[in-house]
Amino acid sequence: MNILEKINSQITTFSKSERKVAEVIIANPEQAIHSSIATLAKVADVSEPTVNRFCRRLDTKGFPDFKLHLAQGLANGTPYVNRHVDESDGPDEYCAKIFESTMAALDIAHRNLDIGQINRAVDILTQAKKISFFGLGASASVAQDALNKFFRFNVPVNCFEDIVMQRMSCINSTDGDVVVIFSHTGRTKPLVEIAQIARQNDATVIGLTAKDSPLGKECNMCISSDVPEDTDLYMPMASRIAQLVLVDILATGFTLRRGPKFRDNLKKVKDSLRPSRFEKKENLS
Amino acid sequence: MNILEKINSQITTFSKSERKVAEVIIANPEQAIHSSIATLAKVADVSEPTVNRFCRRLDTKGFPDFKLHLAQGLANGTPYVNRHVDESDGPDEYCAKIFESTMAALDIAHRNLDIGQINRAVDILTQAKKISFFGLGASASVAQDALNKFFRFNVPVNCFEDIVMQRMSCINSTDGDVVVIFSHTGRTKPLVEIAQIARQNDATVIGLTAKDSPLGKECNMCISSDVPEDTDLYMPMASRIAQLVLVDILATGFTLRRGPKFRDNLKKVKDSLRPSRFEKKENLS
DNA sequence: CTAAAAATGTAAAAAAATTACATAATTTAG
DNA sequence: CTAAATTATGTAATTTTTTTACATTTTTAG
Repeated sequence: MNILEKINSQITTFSKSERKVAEVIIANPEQAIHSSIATLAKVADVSEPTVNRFCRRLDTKGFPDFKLHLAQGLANGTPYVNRHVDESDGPDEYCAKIFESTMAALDIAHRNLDIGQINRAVDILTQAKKISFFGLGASASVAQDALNKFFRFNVPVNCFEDIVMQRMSCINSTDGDVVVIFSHTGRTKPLVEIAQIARQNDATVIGLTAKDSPLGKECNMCISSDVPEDTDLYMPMASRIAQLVLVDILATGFTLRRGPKFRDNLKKVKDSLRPSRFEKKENLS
Repeated sequence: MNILEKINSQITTFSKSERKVAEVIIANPEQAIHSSIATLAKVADVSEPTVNRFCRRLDTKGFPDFKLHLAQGLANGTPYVNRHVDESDGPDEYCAKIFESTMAALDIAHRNLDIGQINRAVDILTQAKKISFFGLGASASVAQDALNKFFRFNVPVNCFEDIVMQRMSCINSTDGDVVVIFSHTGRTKPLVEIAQIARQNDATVIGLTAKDSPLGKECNMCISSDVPEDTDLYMPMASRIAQLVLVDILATGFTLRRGPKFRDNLKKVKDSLRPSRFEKKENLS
């Protein structure tokens, strides 16, 4: 794990002085790796041994070793720390923060992902007679995206934004049908209800939602991204991105399960778009 | 440039002893970053100042600084490479690959992002009388997602998946209207046409698309993510994720521009959902 | 072959990091 | 609420590491 993330995740376990050190480092890791222990101690307003203890607590051999780890973390593209957008941020800053926190969220989602569940979900999907994707609000576009992928697989699929249509569709479902429901919180009442209806009609319900949520409990199986709630601007952000990546994963799993011949089919679907597009210019140089 | 490459490229200019140092480092850079100058000097069979001079010659401040650079170079050696999903991959592998390549794509998008363009786009959006979001295929769900964010801002917004509706909407547009068009390739003919129509009717057209594409050229301004085309499974994957993050960024920019009072409004929108949700259980432990 | 220049090493100085221990702050048990 | 115990933090000394200054050796040019 990136040492910066490690600092962030353990920051609550630190003592007051250690936290000061952590904050200084997080605020400017670039500077930290070019400072001596004395400088850093002064900036953080603590003693040098405190900085040293801080380093040891993070399972490094000492300050120089810590700097090495930090340097590697920084080099790895991005110090994706969950930094929150601030009122005073300029465009540079909020862009960086949004990219970084999105990547951090994906990293968390990856770590928490139960691969066994993915595999089982792929099983279920490949055997489905019909697949329905439902979501509301921000999750509605995730459902639509899922539709855009799975319709290519030559399986009957559908996707409704309208809760009434969703209900009717679920009432009509039968054994062998699969209903995939997207909801970050898992607490949206109408979706919990359609999960119940679908199950009562023998459909298999897969929830891309929080594990212990009301919706999660109604589903036959549940794939959870465990990405923390987006609180920044009262809008879903990283959570729906994580859901989309899960859609990609399910679609990929589906494709691989079907073998190489199936992939040729996908190519055909894609190639069918060509007439509606302008030709790509080849290098004429 | 990676410092290891630099050593390699300059090795001919080194003196005999310096070359010994270089060889020891190249042979085992991992070990080098965990050695003291004394150890390294002994292994290379040279004196300590020679090692120091070697470091300086490579434009570093000294031995510790050199190790920092080396550490970064090593970390950069295994960045998240765009690893492609392979026929024989098990669930562990394809999950990891998809997460990693998505993150790599976001990293690229971030690096290539023209922040000035973002800022100008935010300008335009905050001053819009009406905002329309259009996309087709996978980009349709991106457009829908954008709608889901921007409708909260109390600006007239719309979003159609239907190309005919898109056309009609553009024909009706006037000065002060903003049309945002999503297309990864920028070569989808109908979208290029609606961009033309919109501009002929004095709307401002923002393209989230490739810079030099036919669509890009028709737009008043163009925000490009420069994420490489997804070739894995003939389906759009990372590219649309990058677009969504750009949507987040524009929405965030919009919000920040409007100031703190505006954020209270957003909170209200979010809170309005509460009655439709099951209560979140508080810790009862 | 000799003188100058360059390269390398030795040893001392400086800087940095670490340790041992003392003091202060906080928590816990009574 | 107080006193003991624990934990956290800092001071100062020690050790390690790096750097500098300078001496010696090696190389090169005439």
